[in-house]
Amino acid sequence: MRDDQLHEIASALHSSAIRLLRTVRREDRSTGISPPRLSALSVLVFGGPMSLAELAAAEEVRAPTMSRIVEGLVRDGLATRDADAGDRRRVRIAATDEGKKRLEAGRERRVRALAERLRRLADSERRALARGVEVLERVVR
Amino acid sequence: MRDDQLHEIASALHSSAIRLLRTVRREDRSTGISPPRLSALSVLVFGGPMSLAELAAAEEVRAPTMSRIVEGLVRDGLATRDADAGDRRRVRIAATDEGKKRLEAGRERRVRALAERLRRLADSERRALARGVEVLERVVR
DNA sequence: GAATAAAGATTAGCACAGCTAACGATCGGG
DNA sequence: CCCGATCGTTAGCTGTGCTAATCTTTATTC
Repeated sequence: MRDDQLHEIASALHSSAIRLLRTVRREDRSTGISPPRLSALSVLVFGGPMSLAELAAAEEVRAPTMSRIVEGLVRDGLATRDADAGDRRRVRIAATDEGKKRLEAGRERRVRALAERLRRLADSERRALARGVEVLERVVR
Repeated sequence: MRDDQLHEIASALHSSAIRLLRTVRREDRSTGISPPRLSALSVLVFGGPMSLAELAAAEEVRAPTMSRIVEGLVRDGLATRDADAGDRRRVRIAATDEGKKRLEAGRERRVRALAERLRRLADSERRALARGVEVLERVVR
């Protein structure tokens, strides 16, 4: 396969990913949680409890930024922030049950909105998409 | 195809899209343009000149928010803002050549970073991905 | 083991991005 | 000609991003 063909696939994939996330993001309004908080909460729910530095690295923001995002999550009862047992410099941040519930509900709405669009596809198209997604998962891993 | 399979594809696609954009977004730092400005500039470059309301709708933000994003773009020489000839309430916002140049360069870096990852794939995987992307393009259109 | 370095988190203070409410200017229909 | 609607900006709030500085705690070094 030629280089320009690879570039073309990458370009189409890029544009589609932007459109896709723009579409599903509309579902997030009903969670009542801001995008940065929702994203950080997602990392906590799927990655388990972690320190501030780890959470900041996962979200690719600086520590002070994450410190205040966590402050908001804690204030809204979506996460807890406790001193680490072993290293008292560190902080252990974890999603609360309420946080997990709200995140899962929002994510479910996103995925359902997306699945709804996939219903329009013919069976052969669904299979082609499914195989493409399998490949994509390895690409972005 | 069963509903839960559709849901599974949607879920994997959703996660992959998030990871994909998180990856390519790292390339944007070198543009020296903030994410909201870069995104608005992209709409101007690919959609051509438009009014503030149109640009705000495209970006799914309110008019006052877009007003200040445009202010920043104009200040940095990336866009122009002129009175509409026919309707003097309206404003015609357009990307400058400099704006086009900077946006294209950034987008090119994004796509190249993505294409680089696709190089690792076997030819059959590339073809499967290409077909999946074709389907995806229709899904998000 | 005391002094010093390094690491983790927060605070302070800045620019910018998101919102609603309120405003001024312009346009269109009666 | 005026009255309502439309377009954009301004004002003022909260929140998000940054760097620099600070504080506490842990690790290193002699």
